[in-house]
Amino acid sequence: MKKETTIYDIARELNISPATVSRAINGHPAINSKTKERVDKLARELGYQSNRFASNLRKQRSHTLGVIVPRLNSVVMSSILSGMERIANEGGYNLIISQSLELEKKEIENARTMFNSRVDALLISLAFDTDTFDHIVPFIKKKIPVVFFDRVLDHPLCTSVVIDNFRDGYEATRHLIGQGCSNLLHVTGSLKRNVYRDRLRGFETAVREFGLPYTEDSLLITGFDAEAPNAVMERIATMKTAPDGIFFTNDACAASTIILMKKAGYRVPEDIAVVGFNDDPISKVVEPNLSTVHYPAIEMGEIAVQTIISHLEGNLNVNQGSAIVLRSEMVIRGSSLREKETVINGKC
Amino acid sequence: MKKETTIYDIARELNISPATVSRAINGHPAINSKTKERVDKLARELGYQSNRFASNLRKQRSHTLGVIVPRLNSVVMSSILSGMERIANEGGYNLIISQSLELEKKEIENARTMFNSRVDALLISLAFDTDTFDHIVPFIKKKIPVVFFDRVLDHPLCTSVVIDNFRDGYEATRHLIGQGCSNLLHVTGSLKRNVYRDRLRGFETAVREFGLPYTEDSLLITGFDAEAPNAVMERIATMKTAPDGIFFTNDACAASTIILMKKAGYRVPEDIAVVGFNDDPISKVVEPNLSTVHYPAIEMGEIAVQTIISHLEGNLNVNQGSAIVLRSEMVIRGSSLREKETVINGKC
DNA sequence: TTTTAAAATGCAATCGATTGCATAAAAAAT
DNA sequence: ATTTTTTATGCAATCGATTGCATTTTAAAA
Repeated sequence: MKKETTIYDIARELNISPATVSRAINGHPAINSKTKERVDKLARELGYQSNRFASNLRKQRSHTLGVIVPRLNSVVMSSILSGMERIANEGGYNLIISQSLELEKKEIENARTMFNSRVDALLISLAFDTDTFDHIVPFIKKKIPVVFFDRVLDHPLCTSVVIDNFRDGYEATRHLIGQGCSNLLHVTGSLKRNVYRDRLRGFETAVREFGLPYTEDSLLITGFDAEAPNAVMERIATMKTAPDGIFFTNDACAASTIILMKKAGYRVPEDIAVVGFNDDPISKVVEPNLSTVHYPAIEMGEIAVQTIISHLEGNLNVNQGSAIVLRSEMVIRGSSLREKETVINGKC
Repeated sequence: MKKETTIYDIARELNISPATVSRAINGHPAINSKTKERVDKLARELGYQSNRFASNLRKQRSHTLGVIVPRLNSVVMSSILSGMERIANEGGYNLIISQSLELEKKEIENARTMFNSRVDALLISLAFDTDTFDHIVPFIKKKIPVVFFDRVLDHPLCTSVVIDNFRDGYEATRHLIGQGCSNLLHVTGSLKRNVYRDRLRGFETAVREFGLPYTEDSLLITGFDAEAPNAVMERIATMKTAPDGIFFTNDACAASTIILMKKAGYRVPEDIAVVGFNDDPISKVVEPNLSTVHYPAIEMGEIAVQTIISHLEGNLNVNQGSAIVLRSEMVIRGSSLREKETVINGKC
């Protein structure tokens, strides 16, 4: 195998110093344009490729961003990653991606790996069961910027990119109420995570605001696995009064449950109206089509990386500790739309 | 910012040479176990982290795998990536992931980036419109192992991980014929790619075998974008005789089209039976549920990385140029199952 | 006790690119 | 023609870990 070409090879050939070659290649202003041309030309001819390890070692930067997500294969996450990749790629950054599989333990491990890999920044969306913040501390201490997205943590030194989960939870619930629902069920994920906690707050606020009952029956926490829809059916069956409206924070789960409900003889939305979350493609296929909240996933990925990069490049535009709240929006479809729209308090 | 701890710090503190520290940390056999313990202990105390750049620079290895996929946010791809990440992570490798967005141009760029990043190996699934092989050549020349997965290319020096697309295409088609379909339509992607080419061959073979018509109407090539289902509907409308069975190579597209067909008054499967591909979760939600071919995506990712790693670590178990064919399987659901099963040639 | 073999450790070069500081060359000013 | 500026380049150290070879220490054999 032939050796790699290095700046030394170019220097020797051109009878100049490696320092000059390095500067020429990096567009250092103090280099004569003629010299630069000669260097560039020869570099091209020899197929020179800068050795990133040497460069990184010297510059103490990796031009690599670390990303930790709960899982790679979810509609929202893979879309976020897609957005991230596009922007990172454009900006000349590499992405190292790893998944926690919803386990704090693995998240911690991954964070350590990222740290050792000397990523220039960390982008992270927390696992269901993450309690501690310890694995993030080393980054903060070393002044490696950390951006939380989707499932965030409030920290004075970290930027976060989110949607307004409270508002969306509130709107979704109010929409159900507006459709005449008065006995609501909310199916969601681990309340350790802001996304679910805030949506629940929104749900609760709306329910309270309209004087509807809010009991322990009104809330079902699940892991959104294959078993979840069965759990929902069981809850429906065991409730004193079956719910007439369900707000899921996950479309896939909502869709599967709709299938089961229909099988069990419930009409959707007449008996039970349903609203989901994310605007997963599945929502346009299930019948009736699923009302949901459109999640700006690709955009979220793009913004998160954009923010990080401009931070790294020194063009601080967003100061630390602030949150970027993206616009999310309810999409109303058949699963929650009843014939006659009920008007409540003149609000809907 | 406090400086990083290096092996020199440890060496100084312990009054031994950096070489010994390095060997101790890497478990070199010639190191006294007492010394090793002392080094490990101090390393832990000082929070020592090996500098990968220095290590990579010296060892000329990156412990990083490059992955190029058409898109990150597709059910199959994100699942493959999920499997890859898990195994890579276990094996101490990082994953750099980038997407071609189905464009050869971007694929070439990404390959170059991977090359410059000195990935230890390349895993790639080709874009729709990739014609050349030139961007892979540098890897081959430099003896960097390349593994193709899903959308592969036949090359004597590259391993590939695939399913038996021909067989699956054949089986899916034969199943439709077995259900009494005699005027079939095949909706698929770019024939530049083996996955679609082979499934088409399977389709064609079955159609020919049973003496069914095969005209230019029988084939529709699409990009599987949001427009695709409309294109299918148009084809159905313009065909001399509307098809009584459609074989899609993509579940999402099949599901969306089913919705449209039902709206247009076709009964599925009575008027038009449908089979998809991938076993996307959507297939269990659309009504009727979609018959499809289960795609072992996670497994494919796992195997691909496993193969690469054992290659890198020298435990060649699969020789170059060979193909690993994973088991895929038809899943029959309502969209293709007609009341009375027709028996053909005693085969079904 | 001496010799030989085995086990541990150290020396010093190496992997390539970068950069502060010094110096040389060219251009401008006196 | 000489001095001052400006512009280009070079020198040499640096970033940390690794490793072939030499050397020292320790243990085993004679």
